[in-house]
Amino acid sequence: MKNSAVTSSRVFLLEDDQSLGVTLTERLHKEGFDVKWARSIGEINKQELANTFDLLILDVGLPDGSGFEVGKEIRSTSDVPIIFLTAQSSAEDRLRGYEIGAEEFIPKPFHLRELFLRVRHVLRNHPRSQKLTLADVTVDFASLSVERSNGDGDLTKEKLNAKEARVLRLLIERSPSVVSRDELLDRVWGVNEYPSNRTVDNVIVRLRQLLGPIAGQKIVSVRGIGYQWVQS
Amino acid sequence: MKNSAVTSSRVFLLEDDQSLGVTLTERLHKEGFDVKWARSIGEINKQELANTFDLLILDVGLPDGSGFEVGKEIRSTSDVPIIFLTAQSSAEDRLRGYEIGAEEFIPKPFHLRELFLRVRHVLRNHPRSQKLTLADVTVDFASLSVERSNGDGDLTKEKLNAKEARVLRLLIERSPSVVSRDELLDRVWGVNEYPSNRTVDNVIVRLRQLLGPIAGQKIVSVRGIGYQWVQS
DNA sequence: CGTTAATTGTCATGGTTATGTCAGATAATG
DNA sequence: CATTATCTGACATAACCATGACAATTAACG
Repeated sequence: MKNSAVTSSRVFLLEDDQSLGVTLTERLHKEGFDVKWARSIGEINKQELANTFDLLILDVGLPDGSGFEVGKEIRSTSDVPIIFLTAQSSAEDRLRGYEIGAEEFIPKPFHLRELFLRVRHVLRNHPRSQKLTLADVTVDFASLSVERSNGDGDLTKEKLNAKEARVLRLLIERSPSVVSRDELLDRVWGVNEYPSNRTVDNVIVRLRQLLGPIAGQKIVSVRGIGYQWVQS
Repeated sequence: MKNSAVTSSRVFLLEDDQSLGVTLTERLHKEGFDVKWARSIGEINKQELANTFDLLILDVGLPDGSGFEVGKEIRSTSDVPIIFLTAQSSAEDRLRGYEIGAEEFIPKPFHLRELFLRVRHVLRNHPRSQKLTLADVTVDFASLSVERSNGDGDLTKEKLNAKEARVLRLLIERSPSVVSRDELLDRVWGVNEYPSNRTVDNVIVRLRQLLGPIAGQKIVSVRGIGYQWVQS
């Protein structure tokens, strides 16, 4: 299938039906998404939902409550896009969903393909916060560019390539954890690629150059383990 | 109303039901849209639909044919956003609508408020530019023409074909984001079309030629990802 | 504190792969 | 049938990025 993001989007799925949950999780994963699945409201951490996912897919009818309530609560603190799944779909239900601020509303039963089309539609129109500003540099992941005010006040603008962008993003997302070389290789290069061990360093070198002497120091190497993005 | 652009958005409505047609026309007008209403397929001018509206709302069940067919035809030459209205809404119907490239699919009966929420949602995410002027060229998307002052002062006028126009428009709308080849293929060629890899490039080549040496440079390729329209 | 081994930093280089470009084939259009 | 639009395949070009050599740094140990 057609899909090529800079880094995989994180999708959260709240669905009590075991069979549908398994299927969706598997298929979304295959489509290149990073999926987390919960079966009930009790399991979820709303703080996490609001802040660490690019898309929430919420079933409305759950054993321990309504997905609408979850969505409403999330929406009060975050504008992460939400897709509701629902067994009924009266005009009232849909309106309620949209008024909560859902991006999409998909009645069951649906074809998987419909869901995927909508997921991509949503993510395409709702890019994640794509900018990082820090000291004298701004990284824009949407345009893959780095702007930096160069010592004597002039602005330089350079382009990140795809791998550099993915490495940087992964480091920032994982921060403050240390990201191992192996994980970088798996996530950025792919699980079946085994380039030499200097390869990762080279990307790091270039990133440090791009970010400049100040922000560049935020990428620190952790000997024997990997690299880490340190919050100032 | 949020959508207070310099000129109001032009909305086309295809709906055979007299009462619903009157209501929608009135209410959309009240919301600040410039509405044109047709009652049957026979009445419409597809060329006009494709290029001069910001949004099409098409009823699927019509006395003289299917709104799906109209949408499909339009979609082959334009990516104007489409909302389908339909009495039935099986999973198959919705999938069909989305595969045609519809932005939204609203089953009857619906609350007016639902429709308005969706209309605004679509227009917010899908701004349409009718003209582009830049350096020595002017692109008019309504007439699909490109005018350029040729080095020694004479004006050349050439025509864009439909695909060229759609690609250009998509790049500009998404700017400064990079638009992936996959998205271009999905949006311009269709979700079930997989032409060869060089196909997209060819359109880009031609666009660069049409736009000339100055404006042509605004289309930059981002290796491994896609293309990007760079501002200034 | 100094020596050594291991890890990481840096850079030039060339092979590899994606893209640019064009001519001709094919399909759509009228 | 003529004309235009669109796709395909071949080749040229350019960007990328993996590699390996070597320098710099760190950790460990005596």
